[in-house]
Amino acid sequence: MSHTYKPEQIELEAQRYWEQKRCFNVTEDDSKEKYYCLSMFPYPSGQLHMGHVRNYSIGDVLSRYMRMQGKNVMQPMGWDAFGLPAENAAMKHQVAPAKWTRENINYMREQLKRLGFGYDWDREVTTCDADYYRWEQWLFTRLYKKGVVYKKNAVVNWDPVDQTVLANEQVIDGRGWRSGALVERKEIPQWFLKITDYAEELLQGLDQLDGWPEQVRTMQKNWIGRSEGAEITFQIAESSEKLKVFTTRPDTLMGVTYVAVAAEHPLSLAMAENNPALQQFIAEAKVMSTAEADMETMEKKGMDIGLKAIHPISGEQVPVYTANFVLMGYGEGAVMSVPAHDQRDFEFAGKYGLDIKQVIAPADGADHVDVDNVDVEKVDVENVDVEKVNVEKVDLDEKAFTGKGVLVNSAQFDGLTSLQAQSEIPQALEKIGRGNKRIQYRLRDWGVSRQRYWGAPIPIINCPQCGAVAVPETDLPVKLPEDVIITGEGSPLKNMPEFYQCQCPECGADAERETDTFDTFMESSWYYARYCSPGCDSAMLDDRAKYWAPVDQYVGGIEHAILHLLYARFYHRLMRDEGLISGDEPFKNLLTQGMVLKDGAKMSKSKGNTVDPQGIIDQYGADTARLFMMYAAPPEQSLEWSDSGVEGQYKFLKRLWKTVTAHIDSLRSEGDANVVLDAAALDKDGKKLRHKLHQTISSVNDDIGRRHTFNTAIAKVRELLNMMEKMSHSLQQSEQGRALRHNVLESVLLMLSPIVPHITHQLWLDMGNDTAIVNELWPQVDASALLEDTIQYVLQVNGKLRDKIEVAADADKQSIEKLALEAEGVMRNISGKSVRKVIVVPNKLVNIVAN
RNA sequence: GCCGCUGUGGUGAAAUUGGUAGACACGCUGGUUUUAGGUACCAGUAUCUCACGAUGUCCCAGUUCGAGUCUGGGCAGCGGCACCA
Repeated sequence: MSHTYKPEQIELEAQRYWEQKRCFNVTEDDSKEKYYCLSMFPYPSGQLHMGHVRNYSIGDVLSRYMRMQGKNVMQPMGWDAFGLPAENAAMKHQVAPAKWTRENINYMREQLKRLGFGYDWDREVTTCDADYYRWEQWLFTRLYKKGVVYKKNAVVNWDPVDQTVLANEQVIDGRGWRSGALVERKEIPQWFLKITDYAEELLQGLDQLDGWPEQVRTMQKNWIGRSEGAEITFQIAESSEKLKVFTTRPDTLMGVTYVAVAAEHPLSLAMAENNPALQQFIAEAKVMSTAEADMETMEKKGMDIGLKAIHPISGEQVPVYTANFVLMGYGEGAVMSVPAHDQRDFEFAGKYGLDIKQVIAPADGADHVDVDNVDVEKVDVENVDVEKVNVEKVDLDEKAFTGKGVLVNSAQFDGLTSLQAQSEIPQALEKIGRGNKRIQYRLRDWGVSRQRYWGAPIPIINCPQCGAVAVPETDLPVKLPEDVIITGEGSPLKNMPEFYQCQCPECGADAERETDTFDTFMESSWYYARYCSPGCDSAMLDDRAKYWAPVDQYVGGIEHAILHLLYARFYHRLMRDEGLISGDEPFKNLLTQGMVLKDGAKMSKSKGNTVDPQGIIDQYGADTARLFMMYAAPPEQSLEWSDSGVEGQYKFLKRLWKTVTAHIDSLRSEGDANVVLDAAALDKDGKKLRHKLHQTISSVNDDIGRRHTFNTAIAKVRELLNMMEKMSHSLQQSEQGRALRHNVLESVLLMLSPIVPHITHQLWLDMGNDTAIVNELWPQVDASALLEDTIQYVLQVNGKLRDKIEVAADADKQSIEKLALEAEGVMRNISGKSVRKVIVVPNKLVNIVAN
């Protein structure tokens, strides 16, 4: 036993112990409650960053804590190994993505081990291994046969100079990051998964996810975006063509003054043939990123294409515009426009001098209608007095009136409320075959094709005769060739006939393999399930997955709140429908961890504000790094990095070491190895300390297990140690005092062991235990130690703190009131006033209202 | 632009169910030990005020005996927006 804290030595020793004893390698065991704790696996970028350390510290603390609750805990780790950065590194360093990625994995695995995370490494998953992605390919071919997968044209960012498809991230201010060329929108055929078929189920499922943060559920709900509306068909006056639109506001149909189509809409393209100005407009609309944020903030532009659309009810002819904000890929690629009641349409109409026709009047029935403050939700559209609707009160000079109300200027629909009109207008349309009610989701099908090399090959063969044919199960996996050179100009697979040349599995004719690869979200959508079936080479999953599913606790960054988590929920259902896994949801509880910041900004290489965890580990050890991460902020909040904060945690561990070793020395010199703590024999201080101990155990248990506020858990342990420190002299005097100190220190080590497992491992042994702390259970609370004789009451006069009193725990309300009114601070503040009311909050405070 | 979150001392934060604002730390100031620096230990530390006391949780209104916490409206920062992972 050393008298100075030497983290490196004890940490490596503890880690060796866990590995040799296989402490974290688990199997299915029906005699214990299972607990599957999962942290989002990292992209192997080269080194761990602080965000990883934080994420995995949280997961590890929860895992170790649950072990101490006697559960069968499984905590796996793996690598989200496909992705764009490997291709960038390949270009920069002239190294194949596979080699670069695998070297990174080997380095980062050692870093994780050095941090002491309790993973079952036998379950490690690496998504770029064919053993993994073959099952993803297999599922895709099954889904293709089932019709869940289909191919359609979709828009990508096209770099005309590098002749390559760019990710949104690679488009900077509308230009390609390498070439600087203006990026164009280009339509190419791509594969899609019909997530929209599951939209309703994914929406409904959110209600059951009460272990998820409310904000994440709200975000997903908004993302799925269920809306009820109508599909409406407009006839083109000049031809037999029809134009279909979807609207959430069919009640405003009579206010349509134009319709707008996407630049790439067939009508727009057809009219452009003899219209150079329109050609020019379409060409300009093409130069633009595909990111939604860019489209929403760009200048809204349009142009009359020279056609008229016939209003399905009024028969009126309205102009057809093409507009850069209408997207071919969304809905029908066309929208009906009601400038009076839609803000975007209003602005567009103002810009191009289009008619604005009011058809909705505010329906609050009041004499004065303050348009700015009409709250759609609060207007009682059912019981409106139509006589009182005042059309003139709506000021449409400044902005649109987007609220609901009563229909005006709407011919036979006049006087209907918006709500009534939303069913009656679609009904009227249905009778004449011009439309119907429809439920629309904002959610779009999941495009999974990527025109990139470093991803799982899409298992499809394109045959000139048979079309797209799934690769037969016996031919899987379609292995990605790993020995390649990346140039940045398209995928190398396109230049590898040995990869793409093949025969059609159906007719045997010469055919070509898909050279596109899967979106990396495909791999991250089911890795949690594969961890349950390590080594299974005959199927995607086996029955072990049914034992472990669902994940009991998922921990990861808030930035994944929508995409990754929604895709995984979808994928889980796909696997469920194949009979591969049980349950509807993959993640029972979700903890979304905040970011690690430095100087108020997210740590990133481009900002140059990163702190390498390795340096912290080398200087202070893993326990200090973990302790700082858990102490600096609650897990869901962002965490501000602080060098001096780290130093402070190191200081605490040094102090803990010193306190325990001093105690052990005393144990030896006093010869009280076998003294048993007798709670009844303690003096006043001793009883107070023991009370604090059990209060702390109970409270820390709640903080870690239920609230996940590790920062307050640590603070409470420190409070306990501070109190013990203050009593150190009196504790040292008696045998029972030293026994109590022994008891407190053992409990402290147990409570801290999930957070700082190495130092507690060593000190636990040094204190004379012959078991490892990793196998110990959480300390028991003695309820009798929590009882108190008196309770402190806070006394307020008119809500202001004036005094405090100690009251017997069993005092009744009347005697508490009496004591309160007699208290000096209260008397001083109520003199000359009469007491109007006395409020007694049990076990807390008394508020005296006086004036 | 749309969706979601956050806002408390010099700093990170705490206040769990509407009930003592600032626990626990970092930093700073002073002291003890030390030749010195560092370490360790002790004391102080929201603001104003000599003090009594008053004020104080981004801003403005409201509900309440009582609001950091609830409601309405604003401002600022952050995350996501479908090809970064």
